[in-house]
Amino acid sequence: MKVSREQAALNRQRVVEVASRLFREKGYDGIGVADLMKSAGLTHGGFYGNFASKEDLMTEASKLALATSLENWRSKAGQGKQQALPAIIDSYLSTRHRDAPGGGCAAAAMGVDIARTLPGAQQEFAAATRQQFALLAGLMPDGEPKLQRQQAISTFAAMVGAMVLSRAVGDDPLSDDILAAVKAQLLA
Amino acid sequence: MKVSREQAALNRQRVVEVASRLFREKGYDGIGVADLMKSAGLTHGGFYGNFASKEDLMTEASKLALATSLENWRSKAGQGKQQALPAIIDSYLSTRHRDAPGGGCAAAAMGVDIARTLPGAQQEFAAATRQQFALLAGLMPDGEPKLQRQQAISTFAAMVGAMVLSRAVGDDPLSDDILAAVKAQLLA
DNA sequence: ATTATCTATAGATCTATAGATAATGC
DNA sequence: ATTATCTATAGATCTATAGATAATGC
Repeated sequence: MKVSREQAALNRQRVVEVASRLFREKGYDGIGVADLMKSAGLTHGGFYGNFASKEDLMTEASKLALATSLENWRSKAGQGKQQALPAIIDSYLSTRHRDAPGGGCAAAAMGVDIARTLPGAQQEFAAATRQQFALLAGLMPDGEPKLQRQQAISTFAAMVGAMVLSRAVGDDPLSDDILAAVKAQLLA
Repeated sequence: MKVSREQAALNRQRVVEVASRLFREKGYDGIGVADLMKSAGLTHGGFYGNFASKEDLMTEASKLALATSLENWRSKAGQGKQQALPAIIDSYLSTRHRDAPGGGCAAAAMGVDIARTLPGAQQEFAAATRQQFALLAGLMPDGEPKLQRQQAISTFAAMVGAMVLSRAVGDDPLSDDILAAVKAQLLA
């Protein structure tokens, strides 16, 4: 019932990955430590050897989700500055993204939970969001850096808001309308 | 320990009002039925005489929050078409609103909870959101109705996203930056 | 007599901890 | 010998219900 040091590190990583998905899908209070550990193939007693608390895991899980998003954007930005912005917007405002919150944007899926006083996660969130703004600003049409940053912030805000709204209306046809309208506006 | 029919109706209404505030502040899973009733000045056993379930209360609470927002916008719109849009945007993207989620926008505070399969609340949310889009569209600079609607949706999405982001970064100075940037962009 | 509200509790679930177990790594 | 994981449980909290109580409204 024990496992190698290496395997233990992999197990820990798997718990963070599973938490990153399930917190996004069900919310911080929507999934318990026991079920999280079970989803990672472990028993829940082993949790507290790896994490100080559930909040501690939330911080690591949101950090992972944020880093993954940023990595995804960086790879799109690397393919050519011209098509990068449309590529990011298209994939973000897709029905595929809307219907798979567990693997999607951390801001849209965990932002509200993080806002409800999880101080560690808030710091990670601020740092990651700064980097996303900087990356987006670099993809904006040439102009004053200050204006580029303003456009980057507004663009990301519109994306996050569109995702929250399109998910909250459920299966109403308005859901697709929201994604299409914001996509059209941002690409205009 | 009993109360008049009239007083009972007021008590019920107060539970919905308190729930509307506390669900926005703490999230659907962040506050229990017993604490909700206590905040309304009642004991928790009385809850199930008035509501079929906690989910049922969530539907009523979000409906109230959405209707209150819409009423607020309508009163601003009635004061003159010219200043209405700036007035709505200014008050929405204020630090006052950011720091008081319990009385603020339902989409920003409860949207993610509603998205996590509360079907009754999703329908209410879709209906209210349609009305908000229609109201905003009417305040857009003249042009094709289709374009006005697109602008209305994008504007509201940017507002909701800005609020979610500015709350999630905690007390980081970035929080004010986000509000200011989106405000400047939308009023440009 | 009806009913709005109360007390009390059932049964489930949650975070966190204690102590046992057994395989790794010195 | 160390330690990663397991079983078991403490103690708190959650939704929901049952039955008592007492004031309203016929």
